[in-house]
Amino acid sequence: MTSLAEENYLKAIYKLYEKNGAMVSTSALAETLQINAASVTDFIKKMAAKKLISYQKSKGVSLTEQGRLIALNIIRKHRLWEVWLVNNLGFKWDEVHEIAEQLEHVISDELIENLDKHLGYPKADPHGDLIPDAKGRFIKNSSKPLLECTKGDKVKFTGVAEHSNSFLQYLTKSNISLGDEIVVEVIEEYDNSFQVKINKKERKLLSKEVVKNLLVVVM
Amino acid sequence: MTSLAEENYLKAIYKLYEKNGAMVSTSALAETLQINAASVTDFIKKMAAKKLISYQKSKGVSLTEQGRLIALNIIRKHRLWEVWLVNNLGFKWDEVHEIAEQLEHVISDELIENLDKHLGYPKADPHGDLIPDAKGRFIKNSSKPLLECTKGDKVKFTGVAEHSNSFLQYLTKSNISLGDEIVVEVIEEYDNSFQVKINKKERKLLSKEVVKNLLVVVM
DNA sequence: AAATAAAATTAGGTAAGCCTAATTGTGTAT
DNA sequence: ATACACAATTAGGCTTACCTAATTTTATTT
Repeated sequence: MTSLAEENYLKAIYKLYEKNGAMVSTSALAETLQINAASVTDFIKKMAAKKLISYQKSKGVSLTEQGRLIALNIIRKHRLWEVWLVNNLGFKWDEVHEIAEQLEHVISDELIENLDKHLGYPKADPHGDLIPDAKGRFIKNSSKPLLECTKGDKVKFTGVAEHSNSFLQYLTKSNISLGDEIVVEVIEEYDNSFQVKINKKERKLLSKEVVKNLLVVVM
Repeated sequence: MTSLAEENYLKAIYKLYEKNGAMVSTSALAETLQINAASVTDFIKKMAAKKLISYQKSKGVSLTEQGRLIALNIIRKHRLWEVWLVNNLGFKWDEVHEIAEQLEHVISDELIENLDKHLGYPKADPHGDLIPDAKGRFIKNSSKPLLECTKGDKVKFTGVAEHSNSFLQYLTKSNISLGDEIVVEVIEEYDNSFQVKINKKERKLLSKEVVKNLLVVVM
């Protein structure tokens, strides 16, 4: 059995590894988990003994296959619960993270399979993050930051690369939602801001910071 | 904040107090929580210091008003989750207890209010147990054990007085469900078994053990 | 290569929530 | 009133998951 703490460490290691593509450092883990670095060193030694991670002293950690599967399972649960919270309980996409952080630790495979079925086997959560299947497999899509598009591109908004409440609320306020069609009309060379047309109607100016964090697929 | 352990103690004390109508003994608590009596003594002292319970050494404990409200809130959450698991996720009434035991500890008032709304403000869980409102108030009904009925009574099956899986599964197997109409046709004096007619169709013989645990309201 | 800064580890400690073994209290039968 | 049985408590200990302070390792600058 994996404890609550172990699950949180595994999830954090998975995410940091995805983000940086390298061994995860003690300090990075300490920072994300808001736990003292000395405590982290302590804990990862125990996790390594349990073969959940591989640990090279002073060099960092990475997930074993077993640890990776557990991490993906937690992520799967988190994202399914987020779908439920938004689609069925009426929460906004910036309100669900904390609640899903609790729900993700509920243990019952049958519950999760029934939930998945109940939700119609969603492929992504309310922020466009892909939901792995029960065996930890993703059905990858070809999304990329809007920043990488060029003038004239017609794309679909499929996810966010930044999950802060302030960014999510900015998008809500700006009336930009998952699934929207975006056409790139002008790219301002000077500051990399984009002038776009949303759903063939509204014309909007988006800063570099914003287009960097909007994930889209070319239509 | 109340810890997981405290919530479980409060719930157990509430239920034992309801059942026996008296101060709850250390040994009764130890038995229901499957925790050593010495640990219970230890823990209830700390809970008393926090004013969650009142504790008289060697005499037992009872809930303070604060403790009672927390206990009722946990029970409310447990029962709402059970309704959801049965009505929306397709679980059977004998499959939901363990999962609800985990879900009941998720903290978010907004979640529970949204869930309650989503479920249509149910008054009872899948076993007929009443669901207290957010302020810990019950809307009592007038149910009693079928055993207390007399020949000719026409009643509605509204709940169970015993929650064991074996009893629930016996009822399922016997095709007896919450909401069924039951007419008492014959009471066998010798062994207190009841001959009943269910939903104006099926005739059934129910042992004393069973009629003791079927809760009904007279129609 | 030496000095310094930053990161990681070690050592020792704490609180929560449990345990066993020993002791004390309480209630019932003689 | 005394003895016995059982319930409750006390005392001392353990594990998990954290902490701070001190030390060591690694990386960076001069």
